[in-house]
Amino acid sequence: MRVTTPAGEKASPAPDVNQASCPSRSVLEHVTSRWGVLVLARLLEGTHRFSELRRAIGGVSEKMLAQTLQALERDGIVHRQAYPVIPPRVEYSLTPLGEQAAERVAGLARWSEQNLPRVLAAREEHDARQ
Amino acid sequence: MRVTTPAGEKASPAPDVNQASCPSRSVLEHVTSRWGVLVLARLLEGTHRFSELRRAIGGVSEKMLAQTLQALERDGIVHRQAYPVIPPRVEYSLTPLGEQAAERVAGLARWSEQNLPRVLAAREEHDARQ
DNA sequence: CCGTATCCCTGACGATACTG
DNA sequence: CAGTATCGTCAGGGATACGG
Repeated sequence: MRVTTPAGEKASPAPDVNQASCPSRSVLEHVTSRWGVLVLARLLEGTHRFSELRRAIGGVSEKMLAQTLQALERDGIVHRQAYPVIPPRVEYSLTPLGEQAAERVAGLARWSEQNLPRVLAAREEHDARQ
Repeated sequence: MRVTTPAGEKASPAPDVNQASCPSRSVLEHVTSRWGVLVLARLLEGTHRFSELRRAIGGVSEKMLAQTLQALERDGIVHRQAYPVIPPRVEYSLTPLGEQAAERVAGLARWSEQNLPRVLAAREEHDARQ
């Protein structure tokens, strides 16, 4: 899980809360990542299996879905329940912490959709003035 | 502003609201982008000049700050006020639409910070089990 | 079915230099 | 001061193949 590892960050005197080294950034990045948003939205509706998520989201590669789920699981946001059966069955759901995150993220996503017309209008007006 | 332009997206039969082609994604991406979050947080406190933002955020290149501000301006989220003086003076502030976005994004950022200890603990526990 | 491993390419980003 | 232009890098992410 790379995600960040500044390594060679210039030591700045001030305690940089909003700088690149801010660790809460990583959480935000996982939750607002391209597929993270969609996964959380889906899991807000209830438990889902891997391939259910894959189909429901659509357009996500196995690799990215697995990577996204692992990051969210590691962060304690998604719970992974594996059943030792053949064929394998794994179910994903939100932890209590994850529900909080998912609600906020979904709220932001809803806001984006609701205000999309305004944004689109703003873009057109902006582009019209070159 | 590239951001997205699938171009060669496979035409899927279902109306894909959460798919890659979902246009509200672009708005979300602009406001939750690495520098977008920090810019909005800063502008929530009030109007700022370009170099004020640059210093306040820290670690952002001129190129990325300009790019971020342009995307947000085009989306009608940030207002750009240029004064025809020498030396140039440009002030950035939030539009009413931008305030809504900034509040939600800042709320999510605050959540991330407040729950960072929980996330970090979850990570350690997860890593301990390999 | 549920992933992991590998390859590879695009484009996001930083650094630098330059303009009005 | 407030950007634009150009270049080089390298990590994100898709495609594919394979494993338990």
